Amino acid sequence: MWHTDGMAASSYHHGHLKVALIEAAEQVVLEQGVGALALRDLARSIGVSPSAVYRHFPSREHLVSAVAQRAREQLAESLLAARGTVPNTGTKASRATRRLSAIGHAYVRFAVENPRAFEAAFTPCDVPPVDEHPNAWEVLVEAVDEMAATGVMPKSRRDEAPLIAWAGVHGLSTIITASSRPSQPGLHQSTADHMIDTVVDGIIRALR
Amino acid sequence: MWHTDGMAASSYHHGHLKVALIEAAEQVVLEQGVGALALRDLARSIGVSPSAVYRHFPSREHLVSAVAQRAREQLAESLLAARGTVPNTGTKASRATRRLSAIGHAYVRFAVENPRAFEAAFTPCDVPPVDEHPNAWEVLVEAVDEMAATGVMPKSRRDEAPLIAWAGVHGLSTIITASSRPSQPGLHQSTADHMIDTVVDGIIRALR
DNA sequence: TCCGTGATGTGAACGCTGCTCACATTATGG
DNA sequence: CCATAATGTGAGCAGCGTTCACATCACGGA
Repeated sequence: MWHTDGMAASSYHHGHLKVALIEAAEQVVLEQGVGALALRDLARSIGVSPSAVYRHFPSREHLVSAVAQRAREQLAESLLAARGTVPNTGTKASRATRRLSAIGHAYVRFAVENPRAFEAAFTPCDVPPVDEHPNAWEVLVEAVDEMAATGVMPKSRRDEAPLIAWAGVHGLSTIITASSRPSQPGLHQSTADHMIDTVVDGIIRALR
Repeated sequence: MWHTDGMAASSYHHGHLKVALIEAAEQVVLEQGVGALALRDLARSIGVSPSAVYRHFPSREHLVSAVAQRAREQLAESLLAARGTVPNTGTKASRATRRLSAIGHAYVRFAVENPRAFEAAFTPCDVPPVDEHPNAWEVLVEAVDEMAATGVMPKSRRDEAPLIAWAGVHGLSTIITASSRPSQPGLHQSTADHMIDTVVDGIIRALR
């Protein structure tokens, strides 16, 4: 590394351009959406030439991919945080169920509160994603596994349950995010309540 | 109208350019996705100058919007067709439930079989959508209303049920469409089965 | 201490895009 | 039959992503 931490950048070499690019890109995406991300604008705002970007990202899509991964990780962090708030009371089975429910609510809440980030997180991207931590899918699977382990959910549904749960919250989030009318967050909240209750309830009961 | 139906177009005036544009655009979108739709390519393929497009669509987005609306209508038609295949046997309540289930399956099937169309149908668009017939949302609401009318579902859930059902099938479709790995359609089928059963089952039972 | 090397940033350029405008053409209604 | 409005043309603008030859500069070894 040329610049030790906190070192001021020279006028020619920026020094922390890659980080600066991701941060600036993140801001643009959060404010105006992925489609509005333009490399030239970005370079201009940072005060660097357009081609400098290509020293750190082989294409625009790679930069988008980096921002998207960051968004996915933030989503996963939200889920983990929500899981952590579930009080350690009642039976293990009850707690497992409450945890899954909390994760579901956090998923929808993240989408409602950060629609641009949510959009970015699931924007189709040709660039193969690198490993991300934490990973929302894994958080969900863990929660379902916990339910199966406590016996509150039939183990036979262990494989399909995460996908069903994911489909529910992801679908609702997508719909809410897409219909851009800024309706009451309370409405979303109660809809999410019913939806998650319905799905969790459905998952718990073994189908006849 | 200048050209009576079937009239050959003169060399200067195309005659049916608007229709030709939509059809060509639809083909491009279905084969390569909305992002690949370029007005200049489109005009070139039809054999007309780029600016001619603007005599029929004020912007690229309006053309996209037209294609998207067509895709949504095709989705709705699929749902109606599936609803129509449900045999008229058993109780009214049973038929209503089977109809909702059939609609749900058709929704996922449409997305799996026409991923590009599905993507286009729900592509975010600034252009305000004009009335479309048939309308998928209305088809779904009707099916839920029918269930409520037969008493198989508590009327208290009439408002939220369509959104819950929509969220489920839409979420699953989105997930399947996004993860572009061409896994077995049979896998999707069985997942959709379980998911729809779970959600319909959950909707039927009034939450305590 | 100096110097070579490779990492990083520059500026000009290419081909593409959506879009606009003055102009050409032509079908239609009075 | 002609004025008018609808439709298509061609050139051009600004912006985009991307590339390439070249400039600059930090760092490690001699």
